[in-house]
Parts: sequence; structure tokens; C-alpha cells
Amino acid sequence: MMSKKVTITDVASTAGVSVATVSLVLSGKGRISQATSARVNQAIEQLGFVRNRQASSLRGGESGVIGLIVRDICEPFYAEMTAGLSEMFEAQGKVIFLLQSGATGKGLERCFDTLLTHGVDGIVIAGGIQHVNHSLREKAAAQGVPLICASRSGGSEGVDLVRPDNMQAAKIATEYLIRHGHKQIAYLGGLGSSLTRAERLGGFCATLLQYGLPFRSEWIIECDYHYGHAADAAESLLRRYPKISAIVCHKASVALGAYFGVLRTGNQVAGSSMDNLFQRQVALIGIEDSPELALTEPPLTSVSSSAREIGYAAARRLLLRIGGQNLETQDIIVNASIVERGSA
Amino acid sequence: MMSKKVTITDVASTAGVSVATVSLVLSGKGRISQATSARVNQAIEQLGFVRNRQASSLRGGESGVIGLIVRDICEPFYAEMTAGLSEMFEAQGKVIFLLQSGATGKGLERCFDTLLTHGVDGIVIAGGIQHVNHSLREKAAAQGVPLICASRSGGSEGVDLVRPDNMQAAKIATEYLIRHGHKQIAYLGGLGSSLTRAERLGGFCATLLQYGLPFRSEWIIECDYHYGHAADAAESLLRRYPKISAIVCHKASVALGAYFGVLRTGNQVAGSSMDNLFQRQVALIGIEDSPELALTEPPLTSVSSSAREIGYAAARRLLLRIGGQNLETQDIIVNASIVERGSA
DNA sequence: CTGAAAGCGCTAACAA
DNA sequence: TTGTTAGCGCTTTCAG
Repeated sequence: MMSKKVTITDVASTAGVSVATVSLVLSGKGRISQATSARVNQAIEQLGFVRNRQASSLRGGESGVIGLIVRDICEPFYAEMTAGLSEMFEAQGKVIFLLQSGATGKGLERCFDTLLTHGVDGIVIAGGIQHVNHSLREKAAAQGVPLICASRSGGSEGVDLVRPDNMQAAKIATEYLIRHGHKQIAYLGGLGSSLTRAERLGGFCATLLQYGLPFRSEWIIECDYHYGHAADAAESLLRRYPKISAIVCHKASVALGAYFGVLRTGNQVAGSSMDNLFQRQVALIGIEDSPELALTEPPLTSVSSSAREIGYAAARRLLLRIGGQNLETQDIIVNASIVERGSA
Repeated sequence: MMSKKVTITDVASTAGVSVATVSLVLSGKGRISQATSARVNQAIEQLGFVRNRQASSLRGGESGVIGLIVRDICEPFYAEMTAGLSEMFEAQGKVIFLLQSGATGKGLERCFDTLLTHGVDGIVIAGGIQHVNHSLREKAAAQGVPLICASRSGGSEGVDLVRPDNMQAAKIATEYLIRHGHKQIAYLGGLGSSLTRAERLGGFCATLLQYGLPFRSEWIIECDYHYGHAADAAESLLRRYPKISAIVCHKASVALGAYFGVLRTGNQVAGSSMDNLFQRQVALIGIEDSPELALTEPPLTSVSSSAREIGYAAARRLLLRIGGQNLETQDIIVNASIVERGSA
């Protein structure tokens, strides 16, 4: 079946050179003559040699492996971020270990140890960053493994943190509506306890005030992420305050719910292809993007720092640290940008 | 900063034993006395020793690493499957390399080589299995690395394939509706070219016939995955054939669209909390589950082989192969089951 | 029950 | 430009 795993030594002998030479052509370091290089490559081809990276990292330097601990890969935000990380690292010839921590700190610690044991060059922690405590950071430092966090909202110290700019996102959304002539704007969704919501709401209010628009607390509605609830909330809001012409939605699922809520009131979502003079148009804009938002008619505009972008930023930062730079820890805030789809 | 990476030798000397002994307590193999074992463990603790798995796999056997190549981690199906794989492997103390192949075969091959070079114990290919060709299989065999595919629908040979039972899922959905008294059942969604759809439709038809119900081709509607389109299709279908009392939806997004389509006709989705004698109730059941389906009111019932379950099955199979069993290649078909939520 | 010693496959000095 | 040689950190016979 499998014929004795071919090693660098085999390659060396069939190419008629020394192992060192083979190693050199493999890593492209020493200046090797075209002739030998070709001979070696041919031998490699012929024997079907595959280099053993475990052995090479054992001796020399980097393993070319990055550890990624994510709370739950099924959450679209983290999936997308993972895609971003993976893209960027693969471009550098690195590969990623994926571990799921689950919600508990215990899980995080276990994952962390596993990664260290496997000799990763660096670790990204995505989500659950509140569990990144001192002992964890110590451990990473002791092993000389750079550590970096990525998250949906703030709250860590002593570690680089990459996160979206919630405030700016809300600001952009609100500004966009105002620029399109809206003056009666509501904010829908999220629960009062959410830090992320606080940040977004801050951006919303600030922007209203900046443009001299009234800030009405009755137009700021809490609701959870269920479509049905968001739809109900949007419907009752619009029925009660018919003047409202636009809604900033706290997150993608809320925007989707609001979409159906608007339809229920007998009005149209702005940008609808079926113009109708008898129907009022309500503009909708979501914060956080999601592929689902493209599935409605009209598709829904949103503002977000793409999770993928956060992945890129985190990857870049980690690469810098792995590069040996001795950097201050810092928060890296990824800008939001608008995805225009027509609903605002 | 980092104090000279502590090795097994350091542990040995501070514990006053030989490296071999330390190795033995680490792997729990040789029968070591309680006393020395304790002494060693204490030294490990004290020094903050972390075992280097690269070194151990170099010498001995397995690396404890599984390679996973997935077409696109952002697709919820694959994300969920990945979660399943990761869970199962982590329970075995194994860790997974995650690579994204993208849609092209070229990507797959590159990923494959990367994994081999990193010395994985086995490889799972999820999606894009049509690119798993002979050369790939050869290469895996040559390295003695077991290979296994997981996918949403059939179509590979010479490799173990784990996949959902589309036909059975449709059968269960249809049967469920029939058992609940429905006789006028439509099938909505999917495009004619889809293999998956063909399988599901097969189950649908077979079940209707089995129960002596009429099979009406006008009640089988193609449409893509956009909510809006599914809603339109459902609406026009119901307006045209008011007798239809239930719809089997080809996939989650179609079910969601259909949900809103039903509402647009002025009818209710079955199970709605607001009973109203003047409204007809239309039952809805989806194939493939998705968290979104829980967000409507009433939440939508669906039938599916959970992607997670497929992940588990794939992991189990791969572990078997890694265990050295010499098995015939086989298709492993994961049963579908119903997630009752109220809409049917 | 424990220690000594020989590698696993590869890289990195140093020689040649 | 290439070969020699000494390890990387760990496991594993084989003796004690």
C-alpha cells in the first residue's frame, strides 16, 4: 500500500546530492545551481516526496500554523470572519487550526492549551473575549506566542483587539437617511442591556442632533432578534406615528422583520419596484450586513464593518506580531461602510 | 520575555528522573510508580512545561490533526457540519485544520497538498467533491492518509461519502402533512437542474402515490432561493388553487418566503396563535433546517438531516479509518428527522 | 519500575 | 556551490 514514506534522504540519493542541498532547494535559500536544482526537483516529482513540516518546524522556526478559537462557527459573523482570516493566512502560506470554545471560559482555556501544545505561531480569539484573562495572556507570553482578539464589541485589555466601529456604523446609516431627505427617523431593535446597542444608539442620536433633528425617545424601540417581534414592533410604531419615514434597524434580522412589518401596515418599503402613489414609502436601513438582506424585494440596504474585513485586519495584525515587532497593544477599529441595495 | 522554552529534559532534571520517565508519565504508558509520577507532574506544573506535539508525532505515530477542506465556511450548511466535525474530533483530543478550497478544483488540490505536508492523520472534504479525482485519491493513499467526503448530495466514487437522505426527508415531510389530514399538497422551490431537488421531488411524489393522493404537476413550482420570489410563487399558487392546504418547501429560504406569501394572500400559516375562523390555514413544512425558521410566528416546521449529524457521521467514519481498519468504501446516508415547530 | 541511547525528518552552521 | 555534521524535543527499544 504505502511504500515507506519517502524522505529528504531518498530524494538526495536519487538526485545524487546531499540532504542539505535538497533542503536548500526546498526552502529556496542557499544559491543552488540551476542544474542541481532541476535534478532535485525531478527526483522529488519522481518519488512523490512530500516535505514534513513538523520536522522542519521542530528544528528551525515557524510552524506556519495559526490557531483560531471561535465561540461558535455557526454564527454567521464568526463564519465570515473566519473566512477572512483563512484567506489572508493562506495567502501567506499559513494554515489555521480551528477550535470552538463554546460559551464558557473553561473551553477557552482548554483550546488555548491545545493550540500551544501544537506549536502554533500565533493565536486569534474570536468572541468570548471576556474570558481572556491575565493567566491566559501570561501563558501566551511565556511561550512567545502572540495573541490577538477579534470581536463584535469592545471590552478587553492587555491584548490587541480588532472590532467594528458600531458608533460610526450607526452614524453612517443615519446620515445616509438624512441626506436622502428623511427627517422623521426611528431606531428599532436590540435590547437595553446590549453594549453594542448602546454604541450604535449613541451614533444615531449624535447624528440626529448634529443635523438639528428632533430626538424622540418614543421612536427608539427595543425588541429582540425574532422576525415576528421586529415586524410587530415596526408595525405598531408606524401605525402610531405615521410621520415616521425611515427606520434604522439595529441588526440584520430586525431589518428583515421590519421589512415585513412595513408591508403589513399597507405601506411600501422605499425602492420597491411597484410604485404606487397611494402608498407611503418607508425607508429601511440595517446595521450589520447579512446575505439574507439581498433576498427581499427591494433588497435591504445596510451599513456594517464586514466581518471579513475584521478577519483581514486581525490577520494582518497577527502577522505583524509574528514578524517579531514589539508593538504596543492597541484596539483596531474597522470602519463601517454602506451596502446600498435600494431600501433607503 | 520568553525564558528559553522548557523541554522534557528540564522537567526530567528538576524532577530528578530521566527524560524517558517523563515521556512515560506524559503518555501514561509504562507503569510508573505513583511517587515519581507525582514528582514529575509537579515539576511540569512548576516549570509551566508544554509538550511539543510536533516533536512527538515526528518520532512516533499520529499527529492528532485532521484536515478539513470546505468549499466555503460561510455557507451555513458547511459551518454547521464543521461544528459537528470539530465537536467529535475535539472529544477525541484531535484538532482540525480548516482550509477553504473555493469552488475550483485547483484550490482543492492546493489545500490537499498543504494538509499532507502538515502531516494530518486524515482528511475530510466537504463540498466540491466532484473535484475529488483519481490523482487525489492516489496521493492520499500513497501517504497513508485516509480520505472521506461529506456533501449535500451524491456523486463521488472510490471514496467514502457521507450525505443526507434527500428522498427520505421529502417523504417524511409529505407523510407528516398527510397524517395531519392534508390532501392537497404542493411542492415549492428549487430549480429543475438540481440533483438535490430531483431526489426530494422523488420522495414527494412517491409518498403522494403511496397514499393514493393525486399528483398534480401544476402544483410543483420551480423557484430560486430568494425570499421575494418564493413569496411571489406561493402567493400566486395559492390564489390560483385555493384548495391547496399545505406546501412542502424545497429549502429553508423558500419556506420563509412562502410564509410571507401565505400572509399576503390574507390567509394564515397553520399553527398561528391568532385563530381566526374566517381565514384559511395553510400548512408549511421545509426541507433543510435553519435557525431562521424559528424566528417567524408561528415558527416553521422542517425536516432535515442536520448538517451537524453529517459532521458527526463523517468524523466517526474517518476515526474508524484512522484506526487502521481496512474498510470498503461506502456511502453513508444520514437519516432525516423532523423538527416540529408548529407550522404544519 | 527506571535509565541510556538511538533515532524520527529536517535545518543550519560550518567546511570543503 | 555543495557536503558534513550536529542537533530540534520527543518516543522507544533494550538494559539495568
